Amino acid sequence: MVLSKTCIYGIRATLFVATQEADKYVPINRAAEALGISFHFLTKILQTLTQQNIMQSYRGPNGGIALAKPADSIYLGEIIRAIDGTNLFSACILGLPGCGELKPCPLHEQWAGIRGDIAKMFNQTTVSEMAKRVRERGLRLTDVEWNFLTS
Amino acid sequence: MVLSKTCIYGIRATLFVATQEADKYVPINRAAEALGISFHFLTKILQTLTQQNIMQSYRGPNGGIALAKPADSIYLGEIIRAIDGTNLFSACILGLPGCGELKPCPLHEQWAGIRGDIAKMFNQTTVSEMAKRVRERGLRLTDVEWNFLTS
DNA sequence: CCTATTTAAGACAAAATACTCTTAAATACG
DNA sequence: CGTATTTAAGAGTATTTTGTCTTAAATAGG
Repeated sequence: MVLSKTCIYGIRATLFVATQEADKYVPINRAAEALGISFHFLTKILQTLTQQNIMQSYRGPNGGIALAKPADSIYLGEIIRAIDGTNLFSACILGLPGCGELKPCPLHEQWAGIRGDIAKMFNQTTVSEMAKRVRERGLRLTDVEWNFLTS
Repeated sequence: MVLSKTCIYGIRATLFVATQEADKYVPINRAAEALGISFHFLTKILQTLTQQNIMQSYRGPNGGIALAKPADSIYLGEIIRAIDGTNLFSACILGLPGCGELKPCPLHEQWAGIRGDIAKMFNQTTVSEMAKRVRERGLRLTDVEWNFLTS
């Protein structure tokens, strides 16, 4: 698995919030329901994102979570780094510590290229762009057939 | 993690065997020592590869494991499929089942490209090529500083 | 001030992955 | 035939990841 489940849920939730009204907090239970993720688990994941200043939360009635900054300034890479760390963007495909130009593994050059493309994809794609695609093309963010967009 | 640890060990062990005399069985304990992997764990991993016809084993004195076919006809992709399955080459980056041209996720197109490159890399690189790089350039297959090549 | 709503925090549980150990089976060789 | 060497198989353990639950804290609104 390229991204952990936790990370995938974090991305899906961030995108969900980005598709909702920007001036309101989204209660976590609404996000959890819409995405088909356990409320408590999602709460924990979002706590991480809140601590990392990607999301912002507010307690009490009308509270919930919201993006901590404009959607076009949040890159998917940030979310991944916040949850899974930087391994995906730096680690050796054969798991060898210290693998790099100086002490390469036998796949280093090929993998470094692809790894760079992966980093590029995530570090150049914003939450805003993704949310736009979801809204405009009706793209899915959930495992289930129906979608919060169509309901 | 892109490849599971089990899979990484399987690849490293296969490459190690490929760097050894081709007409002899390599005892698993020698491979385990050279690679710094637990003997019993490696035995299990190699059992899988033997069952999948990638490796071949022989019991008793002078026994061990060997490649089941010529090194230039074993692709890294086979090893990965035998151990980790086909997910890496087919699954959605956001974990959405059924993601594809028809029912894409918002990252589908970009990821499909990169996923294709990953598949290409693994499905076109042979064990023979890799072993050659290891031998000729003295490249590492282990976590540790010293190498079976240099000892 | 009281109650309902909501996140925060952390303990707990389950499942998956990684790793270990024991016993059995095959084979070579004296 | 007996013993040493080696893989096979599967039970067992440890660690990590995933997921659940309980209690506390904050806030809105009557």
